Amino acid sequence: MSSGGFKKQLFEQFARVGKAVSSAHRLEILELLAQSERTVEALAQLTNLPIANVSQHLQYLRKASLVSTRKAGLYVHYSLATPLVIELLLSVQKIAELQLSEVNELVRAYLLSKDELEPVSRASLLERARDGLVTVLDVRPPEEYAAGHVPGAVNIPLKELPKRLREFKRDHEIIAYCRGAYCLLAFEAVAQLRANGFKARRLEGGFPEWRNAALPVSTLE
Amino acid sequence: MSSGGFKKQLFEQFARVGKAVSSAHRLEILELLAQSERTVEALAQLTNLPIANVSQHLQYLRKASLVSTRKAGLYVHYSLATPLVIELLLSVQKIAELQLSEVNELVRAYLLSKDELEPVSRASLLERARDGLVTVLDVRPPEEYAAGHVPGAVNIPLKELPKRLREFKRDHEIIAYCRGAYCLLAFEAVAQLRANGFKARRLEGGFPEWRNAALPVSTLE
DNA sequence: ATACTATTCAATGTAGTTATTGATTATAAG
DNA sequence: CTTATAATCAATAACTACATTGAATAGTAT
Repeated sequence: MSSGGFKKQLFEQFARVGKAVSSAHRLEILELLAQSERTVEALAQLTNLPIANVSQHLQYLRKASLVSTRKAGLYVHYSLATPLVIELLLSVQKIAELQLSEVNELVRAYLLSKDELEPVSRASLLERARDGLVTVLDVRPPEEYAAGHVPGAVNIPLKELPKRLREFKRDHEIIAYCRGAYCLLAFEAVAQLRANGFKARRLEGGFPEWRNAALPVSTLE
Repeated sequence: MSSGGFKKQLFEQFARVGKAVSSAHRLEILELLAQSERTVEALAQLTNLPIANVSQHLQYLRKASLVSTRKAGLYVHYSLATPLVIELLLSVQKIAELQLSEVNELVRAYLLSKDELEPVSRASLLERARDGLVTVLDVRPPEEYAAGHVPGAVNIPLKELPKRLREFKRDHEIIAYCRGAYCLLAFEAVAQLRANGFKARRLEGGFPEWRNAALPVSTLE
């Protein structure tokens, strides 16, 4: 087979992308970047990692072309190079979710540790939204919301949540969702809302799962 | 944030899946398993790797739950644990393809080294298939063919190609496709067909790209 | 039992990756 | 020009993964 060397080089290039998602810290960084553009310093704070270390990981990701940079003044803003990276992350998470029993145990343990955090099923959300009894909250970045969201959902990215608590009705239960079953944004949002005295729960799964279930989807424009 | 430890463990699980696709050899093994179930020995031969080494990689993949085993007599047959793995591989390849200029250079260099191997565009395939002038060849495993294929395509997995050459009409050009732009099955098929005196070329991209372009798809049952 | 074969296991040296530290570069402001 | 700050680079030590080798296990056939 004459394609031997070609094949080898090709797989080595693929492996470069694979290596990018082979470290827990890099995955956490990618997850944060999937939420919004961020500076090195911000990422270091959010991950509790030394700045130099984060910078090093970002170089690694940039070499594999998963992230790109924009320099503004002193700050270097990193963001995902392409939405395909979100696809890749979801793919990794779906396999982990489906296959690794440990993940399910982890999630169960986490959920049980916080009472009343069992997710709301898609069917019951639909039913209760029809009656106007709940507020549906989409905590993803605006671009993703614009590309498709649960009809009637309000979009408040996690970052802005603390400032915008007054927008919620006290008598409504708030049901939050984000990018997938293991996208931690919704977990956080629910925790914050509950800390502020609201009734809040997560939706079962996230938007990709909602779309997959062939349920109605709204877009902007 | 109380979810610190939970988060860390979760990302470590995800990284396990990431690590599985972070080595060129493992990616090659996964690619072969995506074609069909195979024994350790067969994989060692196809990859030109020592058996013990392949076995070790397979253990690694099994721990990350990307592959599963079936023991029959002396042989252990490995296969993909879930079709999600194919999604993951395609995701990795799409990012590599889109982002890493080296991949494009590699492919171009490879293609130019074999004359007339420029791929056939989807549009021109549709046109020529309508006139009945070409044979469309799907070289993927039967399960994937059954789940969806280009209308009118015949399914001959690469393995069986040598035995079934007489099924092709000599006066037709044969257009082969497989799982994606970098799925090497179609490259191989075209090379084999040309070596046997047929006119053969690859389709641009593979089946996922075809489906994505909203072109007609047939299924079995 | 014995021989045989496919696979896995265990041990080793090598290579690559990770986190850490401190020095360096690049930009902005006084 | 000096100072302060964000980010990167360079060097190191600890760790982890990799390929290789030879031994061990498990199943089959005689």
